[in-house]
Amino acid sequence: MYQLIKQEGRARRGSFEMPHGVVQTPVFMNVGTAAAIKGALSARDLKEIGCQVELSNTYHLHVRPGDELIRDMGGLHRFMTWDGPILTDSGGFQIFSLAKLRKITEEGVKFNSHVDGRHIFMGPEESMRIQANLGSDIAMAFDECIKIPSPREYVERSCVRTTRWLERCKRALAEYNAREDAVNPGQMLFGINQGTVFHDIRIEHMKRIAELDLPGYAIGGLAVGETHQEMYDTIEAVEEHMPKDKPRYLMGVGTPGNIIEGVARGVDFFDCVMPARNGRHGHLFTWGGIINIKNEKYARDESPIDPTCRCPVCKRYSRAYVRHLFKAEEMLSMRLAVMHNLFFYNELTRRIRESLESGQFAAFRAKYTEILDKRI
RNA sequence: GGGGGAAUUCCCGAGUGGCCAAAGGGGACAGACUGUAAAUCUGCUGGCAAUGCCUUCGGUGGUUCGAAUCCACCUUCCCCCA
Repeated sequence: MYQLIKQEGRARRGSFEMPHGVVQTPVFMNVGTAAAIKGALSARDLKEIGCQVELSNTYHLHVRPGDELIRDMGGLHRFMTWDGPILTDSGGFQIFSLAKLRKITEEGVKFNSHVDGRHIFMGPEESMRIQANLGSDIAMAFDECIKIPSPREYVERSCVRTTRWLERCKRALAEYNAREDAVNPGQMLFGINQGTVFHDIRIEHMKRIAELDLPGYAIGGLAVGETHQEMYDTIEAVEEHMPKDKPRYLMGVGTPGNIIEGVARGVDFFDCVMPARNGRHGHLFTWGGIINIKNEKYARDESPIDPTCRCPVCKRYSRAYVRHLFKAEEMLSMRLAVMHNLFFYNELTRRIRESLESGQFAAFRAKYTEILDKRI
């Protein structure tokens, strides 16, 4: 159940209730694709860095260790010892990211497993069955994330198919979760809007999927090659047609600036691999911009990654030390970097919420949107 | 004391007459990354007034139109026999 607490322009401060807890929005969901945050973070670490929602992936967990195994182990929450809300992505993004290893038909998608090459078929029913086995709080619809640019005709046909898939998702998930042995009977389904950067297709698609009256809706297929302006314009166009009484999730986005701009356009949920992946590669977010800790200029820098940051890493370690860990390829380098970056993202959304509560979001946006994405 | 081998750019190491500023690694330096096939990938690594020129393959001298590459001597290191 979504509750709007306060609004400033289109930006919304709210809360959303799920089986494993209430989240305060806008929220950043921390990505742990294979039931682990890359960079050696545990579920316990997630608590420490302010994570509200963990995100895992249907396709990856189906391939390994297998969703039935996880169901038999008591569901994903118990398996990974995370008792907060979990959102599972449907495998739809893998249609995009594993493009060379798959084939799409009306029924669904044939993948060649990225692990051992074996044939895997996933359609709406399979994706829902897997997500029901995982027992996440939010199951995402099985959609096609279309590459940009794509021909208009293809985008139209794909979106119509994604709508048909969504109807099948809704039916299938309801069936699985009505069973007596359902892992998480309160599991919810979010629909996903597609249409690349064609506003009219996006809007038409949004109207169709809104008719299914799902607990939440996502905008997918953005930040895959279009410009920031195209992305922002597309969000604005679609947002007007999204239900006001339900959360909006902008999938896979993005940079700190993207998140602020997303909030400004009415988005409530975000997720992105960037803080974890870029962190592992030495790029650290700070309130003054992005630094590459591997740069020589930090070799003798005694200050923390961000002097204003309250994260467990900044409380303790110098840039010089973190840089050394990276240069020496110590595992600890990634762990510290990812902890800092995820803390930063969770803190970013916390401060966005705070600014909305005090009616200062516009000022916050003006101050930070540009600077946070800049390399220093 | 006798015999054999080796010295290449920041490091290791290929190259044994022109196609060599010199393969390939490593390191160093820098960049990319947006619902994670990503602890990955890319660039760069003698100097310069730079479609060319200069310096560099242990040192000095020589052979040659031309030398990292051939010859002589020197220096240093390694191995074997006494």
